[in-house]
Amino acid sequence: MARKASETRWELQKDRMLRAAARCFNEKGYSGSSLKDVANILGLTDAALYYYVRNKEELVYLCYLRAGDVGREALDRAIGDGRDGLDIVRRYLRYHLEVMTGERGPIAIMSEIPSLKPDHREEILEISRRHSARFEALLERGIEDGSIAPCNVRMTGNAIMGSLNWVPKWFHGDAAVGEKIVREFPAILSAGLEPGARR
Amino acid sequence: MARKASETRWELQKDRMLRAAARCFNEKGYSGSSLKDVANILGLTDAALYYYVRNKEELVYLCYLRAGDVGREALDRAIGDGRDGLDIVRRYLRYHLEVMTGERGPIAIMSEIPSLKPDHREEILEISRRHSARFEALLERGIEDGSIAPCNVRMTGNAIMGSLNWVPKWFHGDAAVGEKIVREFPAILSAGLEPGARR
DNA sequence: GAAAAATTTTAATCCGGATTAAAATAATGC
DNA sequence: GCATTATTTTAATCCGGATTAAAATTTTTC
Repeated sequence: MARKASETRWELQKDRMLRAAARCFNEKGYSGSSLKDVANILGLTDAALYYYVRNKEELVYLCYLRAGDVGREALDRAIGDGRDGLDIVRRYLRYHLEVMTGERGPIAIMSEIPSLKPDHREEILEISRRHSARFEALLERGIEDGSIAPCNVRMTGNAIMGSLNWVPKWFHGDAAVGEKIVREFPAILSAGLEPGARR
Repeated sequence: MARKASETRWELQKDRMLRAAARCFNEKGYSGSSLKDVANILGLTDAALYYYVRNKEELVYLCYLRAGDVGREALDRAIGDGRDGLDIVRRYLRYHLEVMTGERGPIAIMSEIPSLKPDHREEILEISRRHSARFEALLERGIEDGSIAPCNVRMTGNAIMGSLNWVPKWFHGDAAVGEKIVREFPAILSAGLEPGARR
């Protein structure tokens, strides 16, 4: 109930919990993951989780909030570092994938947004929409600066983000595979954007 | 319990049920969809579903079986129609997307495989693996016949299939959007495969 | 090293949705 | 129209996992 002193420890444990939950949800789905499953990973009892979170719904909500942060940070960083639209897209993909497959991962797939409470749902949806919009704007920027061939940014954005979102479904922590993903995916997903190729 | 005469009617209703279930599962997730939700779409009572299916798990299983069929049929047809590897890939994407966004849809996303009973799970996983393998073989064929640039077929396959698998997450039946997807996606997803473009 | 706060566990309870059985209604064959 | 079969509903029951409260343990503070 109370907390002030070891804020640090609490935050640390909470973060561990969110990663464990993300892993469960990604691998076994929302309904397939009991709080006991999540707690087991942490060597805790299911009831202990209630010290960190009000209920299961909030656990999902926080996982998604965290996923949103990670995506936004990757995009921010890419925009800061990149030169033109295409370069930023590639950096964004790399940065995001690095986190997804790295130590801070796994990151939850936002698959169960409809199960959230109305206000949480609306908040996550808004975050999700904003991220998509930013990515599409990036594609447009690339088209303007000539680094990306003209295309339907809505559809192209959906295509690329879909591929990215699906990664946690088949990547389950094998570091070697993770490296391969980080190395290959940005190029694969952006290859079709270049002004060179076209149907 | 018994059935023999109106096999047709029964099959018809069952098929409607599977589409309704797929829609629910895609939109609200497995846990978010009660049997009542599925039944409501059909104008039935939840208990009525048990006339067609043993339990909720079997409902999911059948949805996934159906999804597997659709994918396999699209691939078969594409292999029959196409000239070279790249052409077959594009046809496969188009055929598959046509079904996903068309009358026979929606097709269930295989998101809840872990919730299936062990034997059902194994069967669906096997179907899923086989499909991926066939798709990767297709990419290899394209590389050999020169229609596709050399690439890591495992990663490329995962990228393309991920994008495809994600479609039902954001496509919710709007016919106009459906047409756009069918028209745009095959080109978008295969643009990076051509020998022309490269990093 | 004792008191206070933080964290976890134990041991219930609670609840909603899955499931079932029996009854009711609709369809079909003759 | 009547008997049979197919389909759906009504009205329980059932059950597992979420949730809660109180107790136990661990950590921190001084």
